[in-house]
Amino acid sequence: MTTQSALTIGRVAQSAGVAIDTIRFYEREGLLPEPRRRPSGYREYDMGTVARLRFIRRAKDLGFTLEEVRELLALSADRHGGVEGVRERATARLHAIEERIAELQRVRDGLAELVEACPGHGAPEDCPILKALAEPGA
Amino acid sequence: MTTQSALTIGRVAQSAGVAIDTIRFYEREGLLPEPRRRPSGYREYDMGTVARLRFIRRAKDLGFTLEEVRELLALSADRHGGVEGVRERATARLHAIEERIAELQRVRDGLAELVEACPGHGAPEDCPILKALAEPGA
DNA sequence: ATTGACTCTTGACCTGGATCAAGGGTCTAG
DNA sequence: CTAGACCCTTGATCCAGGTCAAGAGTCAAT
Repeated sequence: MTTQSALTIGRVAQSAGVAIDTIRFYEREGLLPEPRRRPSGYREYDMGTVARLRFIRRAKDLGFTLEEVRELLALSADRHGGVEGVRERATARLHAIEERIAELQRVRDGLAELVEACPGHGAPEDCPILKALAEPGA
Repeated sequence: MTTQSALTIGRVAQSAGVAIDTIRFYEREGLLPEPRRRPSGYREYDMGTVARLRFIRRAKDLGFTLEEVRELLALSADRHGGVEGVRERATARLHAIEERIAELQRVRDGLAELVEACPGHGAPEDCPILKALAEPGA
Protein backbone atom coordinates (compact mmCIF):
# COMPACT_ATOMS: atom_id res chain seq x y z
CA MET A 1 0.00 0.00 0.00
CA THR A 2 1.23 3.43 -0.72
CA THR A 3 0.88 5.77 2.17
CA GLN A 4 -1.92 8.24 2.63
CA SER A 5 0.18 10.57 4.69
CA ALA A 6 -0.41 14.19 3.85
CA LEU A 7 2.32 15.78 1.79
CA THR A 8 2.78 19.47 1.20
CA ILE A 9 3.19 20.73 -2.33
CA GLY A 10 6.88 21.27 -1.68
CA ARG A 11 7.46 17.64 -0.71
CA VAL A 12 5.49 16.39 -3.68
CA ALA A 13 7.52 18.62 -5.96
CA GLN A 14 10.73 17.25 -4.48
CA SER A 15 9.66 13.63 -4.74
CA ALA A 16 8.40 13.95 -8.27
CA GLY A 17 11.23 16.14 -9.47
CA VAL A 18 9.13 19.03 -10.69
CA ALA A 19 8.76 22.64 -9.64
CA ILE A 20 6.05 23.74 -7.25
CA ASP A 21 4.71 26.15 -9.82
CA THR A 22 4.46 23.33 -12.29
CA ILE A 23 2.18 21.39 -9.95
CA ARG A 24 -0.17 24.32 -9.57
CA PHE A 25 0.00 24.83 -13.32
CA TYR A 26 -0.97 21.20 -13.95
CA GLU A 27 -3.83 21.57 -11.52
CA ARG A 28 -5.13 24.58 -13.43
CA GLU A 29 -4.72 22.63 -16.68
CA GLY A 30 -6.71 19.70 -15.38
CA LEU A 31 -3.86 17.21 -15.32
CA LEU A 32 -4.09 16.95 -11.57
CA PRO A 33 -7.34 16.95 -9.60
CA GLU A 34 -7.93 19.68 -7.08
CA PRO A 35 -6.43 18.40 -3.87
CA ARG A 36 -7.79 18.48 -0.36
CA ARG A 37 -6.90 21.54 1.64
CA ARG A 38 -5.95 22.19 5.20
CA PRO A 39 -8.01 24.80 7.01
CA SER A 40 -5.21 27.23 6.23
CA GLY A 41 -5.61 26.64 2.51
CA TYR A 42 -2.46 24.53 2.12
CA ARG A 43 -2.84 21.77 -0.45
CA GLU A 44 -2.52 18.21 0.80
CA TYR A 45 -1.33 15.38 -1.38
CA ASP A 46 -0.51 11.71 -1.08
CA MET A 47 1.93 9.50 -2.92
CA GLY A 48 -0.63 8.91 -5.65
CA THR A 49 -0.03 12.44 -6.81
CA VAL A 50 3.69 11.82 -6.93
CA ALA A 51 3.04 8.78 -9.10
CA ARG A 52 0.77 10.79 -11.35
CA LEU A 53 3.38 13.49 -11.75
CA ARG A 54 5.96 10.89 -12.68
CA PHE A 55 3.50 9.47 -15.19
CA ILE A 56 3.18 12.91 -16.72
CA ARG A 57 6.90 13.42 -16.84
CA ARG A 58 7.51 10.10 -18.50
CA ALA A 59 4.82 10.66 -21.06
CA LYS A 60 6.32 14.05 -21.83
CA ASP A 61 9.69 12.40 -22.25
CA LEU A 62 8.09 10.16 -24.84
CA GLY A 63 7.07 13.25 -26.73
CA PHE A 64 3.41 13.48 -25.73
CA THR A 65 2.02 16.98 -25.39
CA LEU A 66 0.18 17.90 -22.21
CA GLU A 67 -3.05 17.68 -24.16
CA GLU A 68 -2.20 14.09 -25.07
CA VAL A 69 -1.15 13.36 -21.52
CA ARG A 70 -4.55 14.55 -20.38
CA GLU A 71 -6.10 12.02 -22.74
CA LEU A 72 -3.81 9.25 -21.57
CA LEU A 73 -4.70 9.96 -17.97
CA ALA A 74 -8.39 9.83 -18.79
CA LEU A 75 -7.95 6.60 -20.71
CA SER A 76 -5.90 5.03 -17.97
CA ALA A 77 -8.82 5.61 -15.63
CA ASP A 78 -11.24 4.00 -18.05
CA ARG A 79 -11.44 0.39 -16.95
CA HIS A 80 -13.32 -0.71 -20.04
CA GLY A 81 -11.94 0.25 -23.37
CA GLY A 82 -9.27 2.62 -22.17
CA VAL A 83 -6.46 0.38 -23.26
CA GLU A 84 -7.42 0.52 -26.92
CA GLY A 85 -7.28 4.28 -26.80
CA VAL A 86 -3.92 4.23 -25.09
CA ARG A 87 -2.50 1.94 -27.72
CA GLU A 88 -3.90 4.11 -30.49
CA ARG A 89 -2.38 7.26 -29.03
CA ALA A 90 0.96 5.55 -28.54
CA THR A 91 0.92 4.28 -32.10
CA ALA A 92 0.08 7.71 -33.44
CA ARG A 93 2.89 9.22 -31.40
CA LEU A 94 5.25 6.56 -32.70
CA HIS A 95 4.41 7.41 -36.28
CA ALA A 96 4.83 11.10 -35.65
CA ILE A 97 8.24 10.47 -34.17
CA GLU A 98 9.24 8.32 -37.10
CA GLU A 99 8.20 11.02 -39.53
CA ARG A 100 10.15 13.58 -37.60
CA ILE A 101 13.21 11.35 -37.64
CA ALA A 102 12.94 10.86 -41.39
CA GLU A 103 12.61 14.60 -41.89
CA LEU A 104 15.65 15.31 -39.76
CA GLN A 105 17.61 12.67 -41.61
CA ARG A 106 16.89 14.38 -44.90
CA VAL A 107 18.05 17.66 -43.43
CA ARG A 108 21.14 16.02 -41.99
CA ASP A 109 22.04 14.43 -45.32
CA GLY A 110 21.69 17.70 -47.14
CA LEU A 111 23.75 19.56 -44.60
CA ALA A 112 26.41 16.84 -44.38
CA GLU A 113 26.89 17.01 -48.12
CA LEU A 114 27.41 20.74 -48.02
CA VAL A 115 29.82 20.61 -45.10
CA GLU A 116 31.87 17.95 -46.84
CA ALA A 117 32.04 19.96 -50.02
CA CYS A 118 33.12 23.13 -48.24
CA PRO A 119 36.88 23.62 -48.03
CA GLY A 120 36.48 25.90 -45.01
CA HIS A 121 38.40 28.75 -46.55
CA GLY A 122 38.46 30.96 -49.58
CA ALA A 123 35.96 33.39 -50.97
CA PRO A 124 32.29 33.34 -50.06
CA GLU A 125 31.38 32.84 -53.70
CA ASP A 126 33.16 29.52 -53.67
CA CYS A 127 31.59 28.18 -50.50
CA PRO A 128 29.11 25.49 -51.42
CA ILE A 129 27.14 26.10 -48.24
CA LEU A 130 26.58 29.74 -49.07
CA LYS A 131 25.96 28.86 -52.70
CA ALA A 132 23.31 26.36 -51.71
CA LEU A 133 21.62 28.90 -49.49
CA ALA A 134 21.77 31.61 -52.10
CA GLU A 135 20.76 29.65 -55.17
CA PRO A 136 17.24 29.95 -56.46
CA GLY A 137 16.89 26.19 -56.89
CA ALA A 138 15.01 23.94 -54.45
CA MET B 1 22.87 41.02 -63.49
CA THR B 2 19.82 41.00 -61.35
CA THR B 3 17.57 43.91 -61.88
CA GLN B 4 17.42 47.00 -59.70
CA SER B 5 13.80 47.69 -60.49
CA ALA B 6 11.85 48.86 -57.47
CA LEU B 7 9.60 46.25 -55.97
CA THR B 8 6.89 46.83 -53.43
CA ILE B 9 6.83 44.76 -50.30
CA GLY B 10 3.91 42.79 -51.66
CA ARG B 11 5.78 41.76 -54.78
CA VAL B 12 8.83 40.79 -52.79
CA ALA B 13 6.67 38.72 -50.49
CA GLN B 14 5.14 36.97 -53.45
CA SER B 15 8.44 36.28 -55.17
CA ALA B 16 10.12 35.01 -52.05
CA GLY B 17 7.14 33.06 -50.81
CA VAL B 18 6.83 34.73 -47.44
CA ALA B 19 4.20 36.92 -45.83
CA ILE B 20 4.43 40.69 -45.93
CA ASP B 21 4.38 40.80 -42.15
CA THR B 22 7.30 38.44 -42.07
CA ILE B 23 9.38 40.82 -44.17
CA ARG B 24 8.70 43.70 -41.81
CA PHE B 25 9.41 41.39 -38.89
CA TYR B 26 12.78 40.38 -40.38
CA GLU B 27 13.60 44.03 -40.90
CA ARG B 28 12.91 44.76 -37.24
CA GLU B 29 15.02 41.74 -36.29
CA GLY B 30 17.94 42.91 -38.35
CA LEU B 31 17.84 40.12 -40.91
CA LEU B 32 17.01 42.56 -43.64
CA PRO B 33 18.48 46.05 -43.92
CA GLU B 34 16.16 49.02 -43.82
CA PRO B 35 15.09 49.58 -47.39
CA ARG B 36 14.82 52.78 -49.35
CA ARG B 37 11.46 54.49 -49.14
CA ARG B 38 9.30 56.32 -51.57
CA PRO B 39 8.21 59.79 -50.52
CA SER B 40 4.96 58.20 -49.43
CA GLY B 41 6.80 55.92 -47.04
CA TYR B 42 6.37 52.79 -49.14
CA ARG B 43 9.35 50.45 -48.91
CA GLU B 44 11.26 49.79 -52.12
CA TYR B 45 13.18 46.60 -52.74
CA ASP B 46 15.14 44.96 -55.50
CA MET B 47 15.72 41.33 -56.41
CA GLY B 48 18.60 41.15 -53.97
CA THR B 49 16.10 41.23 -51.16
CA VAL B 50 14.19 38.37 -52.72
CA ALA B 51 17.41 36.37 -52.84
CA ARG B 52 18.15 37.21 -49.25
CA LEU B 53 14.71 36.09 -48.16
CA ARG B 54 15.18 32.82 -50.00
CA PHE B 55 18.52 32.40 -48.26
CA ILE B 56 16.81 32.86 -44.94
CA ARG B 57 14.08 30.40 -45.79
CA ARG B 58 16.55 27.76 -46.88
CA ALA B 59 18.68 28.20 -43.81
CA LYS B 60 15.58 27.87 -41.67
CA ASP B 61 14.69 24.68 -43.51
CA LEU B 62 18.10 23.38 -42.53
CA GLY B 63 17.19 23.98 -38.93
CA PHE B 64 19.08 27.19 -38.27
CA THR B 65 17.43 29.61 -35.89
CA LEU B 66 16.95 33.21 -36.95
CA GLU B 67 19.80 34.13 -34.65
CA GLU B 68 22.06 31.71 -36.50
CA VAL B 69 20.77 32.97 -39.82
CA ARG B 70 21.77 36.47 -38.78
CA GLU B 71 25.28 35.14 -38.17
CA LEU B 72 25.38 33.33 -41.47
CA LEU B 73 24.34 36.47 -43.28
CA ALA B 74 27.07 38.44 -41.56
CA LEU B 75 29.64 35.77 -42.37
CA SER B 76 28.55 35.54 -45.96
CA ALA B 77 29.30 39.22 -46.31
CA ASP B 78 32.77 38.78 -44.81
CA ARG B 79 35.05 38.31 -47.76
CA HIS B 80 37.99 37.26 -45.64
CA GLY B 81 37.46 34.54 -43.13
CA GLY B 82 33.72 34.33 -43.39
CA VAL B 83 33.80 30.91 -44.96
CA GLU B 84 35.47 29.30 -41.97
CA GLY B 85 32.72 30.64 -39.76
CA VAL B 86 30.05 29.39 -42.09
CA ARG B 87 31.54 25.93 -42.13
CA GLU B 88 31.82 25.91 -38.35
CA ARG B 89 28.19 26.92 -37.90
CA ALA B 90 27.06 24.33 -40.39
CA THR B 91 29.10 21.64 -38.67
CA ALA B 92 27.66 22.61 -35.29
CA ARG B 93 24.15 22.50 -36.72
CA LEU B 94 24.90 19.11 -38.23
CA HIS B 95 26.00 17.75 -34.89
CA ALA B 96 22.96 19.17 -33.14
CA ILE B 97 20.71 17.51 -35.69
CA GLU B 98 22.49 14.21 -35.28
CA GLU B 99 22.08 14.37 -31.54
CA ARG B 100 18.43 15.16 -31.93
CA ILE B 101 18.00 12.21 -34.27
CA ALA B 102 19.71 9.88 -31.82
CA GLU B 103 17.50 11.13 -29.03
CA LEU B 104 14.36 10.64 -31.07
CA GLN B 105 15.51 7.17 -32.03
CA ARG B 106 15.83 6.22 -28.39
CA VAL B 107 12.35 7.52 -27.73
CA ARG B 108 11.03 5.70 -30.77
CA ASP B 109 12.61 2.43 -29.69
CA GLY B 110 11.16 2.70 -26.23
CA LEU B 111 7.75 3.52 -27.52
CA ALA B 112 7.81 0.85 -30.21
CA GLU B 113 8.61 -1.76 -27.62
CA LEU B 114 5.66 -0.72 -25.51
CA VAL B 115 3.24 -0.62 -28.42
CA GLU B 116 4.33 -4.08 -29.51
CA ALA B 117 3.87 -5.45 -26.02
CA CYS B 118 0.40 -3.97 -25.63
CA PRO B 119 -2.45 -6.27 -26.64
CA GLY B 120 -4.74 -3.31 -27.23
CA HIS B 121 -7.45 -4.59 -24.93
CA GLY B 122 -8.00 -5.72 -21.39
CA ALA B 123 -7.62 -3.98 -18.08
CA PRO B 124 -5.51 -0.87 -17.62
CA GLU B 125 -3.36 -2.67 -15.05
CA ASP B 126 -2.23 -5.11 -17.72
CA CYS B 127 -1.35 -2.51 -20.34
CA PRO B 128 2.42 -2.30 -20.63
CA ILE B 129 2.22 1.25 -21.87
CA LEU B 130 0.36 2.44 -18.82
CA LYS B 131 2.55 0.32 -16.59
CA ALA B 132 5.66 1.85 -18.03
CA LEU B 133 4.28 5.32 -17.50
CA ALA B 134 3.18 4.56 -13.96
CA GLU B 135 6.15 2.67 -12.68
CA PRO B 136 8.64 4.42 -10.45
CA GLY B 137 11.63 3.12 -12.37
CA ALA B 138 13.60 5.24 -14.85
C1' DA C 1 7.56 33.88 20.95
C1' DT C 2 10.14 34.36 17.25
C1' DT C 3 12.19 33.48 13.01
C1' DG C 4 12.91 31.61 8.76
C1' DA C 5 11.08 28.44 5.58
C1' DC C 6 7.05 27.34 3.48
C1' DT C 7 2.59 28.27 1.08
C1' DC C 8 -1.26 31.03 -0.71
C1' DT C 9 -3.38 34.01 -4.75
C1' DT C 10 -3.39 36.87 -8.73
C1' DG C 11 -1.50 38.09 -12.61
C1' DA C 12 2.47 39.23 -15.49
C1' DC C 13 6.23 37.48 -18.20
C1' DC C 14 9.29 34.33 -21.02
C1' DT C 15 10.96 31.97 -25.66
C1' DG C 16 10.68 32.05 -31.09
C1' DG C 17 8.68 33.19 -34.92
C1' DA C 18 5.65 35.08 -36.54
C1' DT C 19 0.53 36.81 -37.42
C1' DC C 20 -3.32 39.96 -36.97
C1' DA C 21 -6.16 44.16 -36.05
C1' DA C 22 -7.26 48.92 -36.20
C1' DG C 23 -7.15 53.08 -38.28
C1' DG C 24 -5.35 55.64 -41.63
C1' DG C 25 -2.71 57.10 -46.14
C1' DT C 26 -1.42 55.83 -51.27
C1' DC C 27 -1.55 54.08 -55.83
C1' DT C 28 -3.48 52.74 -60.18
C1' DA C 29 -6.80 50.92 -63.59
C1' DG C 30 -10.86 52.14 -65.73
C1' DC D 1 -12.38 60.81 -60.22
C1' DT D 2 -13.11 56.93 -57.80
C1' DA D 3 -13.07 52.21 -56.22
C1' DG D 4 -10.49 48.84 -54.62
C1' DA D 5 -6.11 47.00 -53.84
C1' DC D 6 -2.13 48.09 -51.62
C1' DC D 7 0.84 50.03 -47.94
C1' DC D 8 1.93 52.43 -43.43
C1' DT D 9 2.42 52.28 -38.03
C1' DT D 10 1.67 50.71 -33.38
C1' DG D 11 0.68 47.40 -30.50
C1' DA D 12 -1.72 43.07 -29.30
C1' DT D 13 -2.07 38.18 -29.78
C1' DC D 14 -0.86 33.35 -30.55
C1' DC D 15 1.35 28.68 -29.44
C1' DA D 16 3.26 25.47 -25.27
C1' DG D 17 4.76 24.88 -21.12
C1' DG D 18 5.89 26.81 -17.83
C1' DT D 19 8.37 30.58 -14.57
C1' DC D 20 8.48 34.62 -11.65
C1' DA D 21 7.04 38.46 -8.59
C1' DA D 22 4.50 40.76 -5.01
C1' DG D 23 2.28 40.76 -0.93
C1' DA D 24 0.24 38.27 2.60
C1' DG D 25 -0.67 34.29 5.59
C1' DT D 26 1.09 29.71 7.96
C1' DC D 27 4.04 26.28 9.98
C1' DA D 28 7.68 24.17 12.67
C1' DA D 29 11.89 24.31 15.16
C1' DT D 30 14.30 26.71 18.63
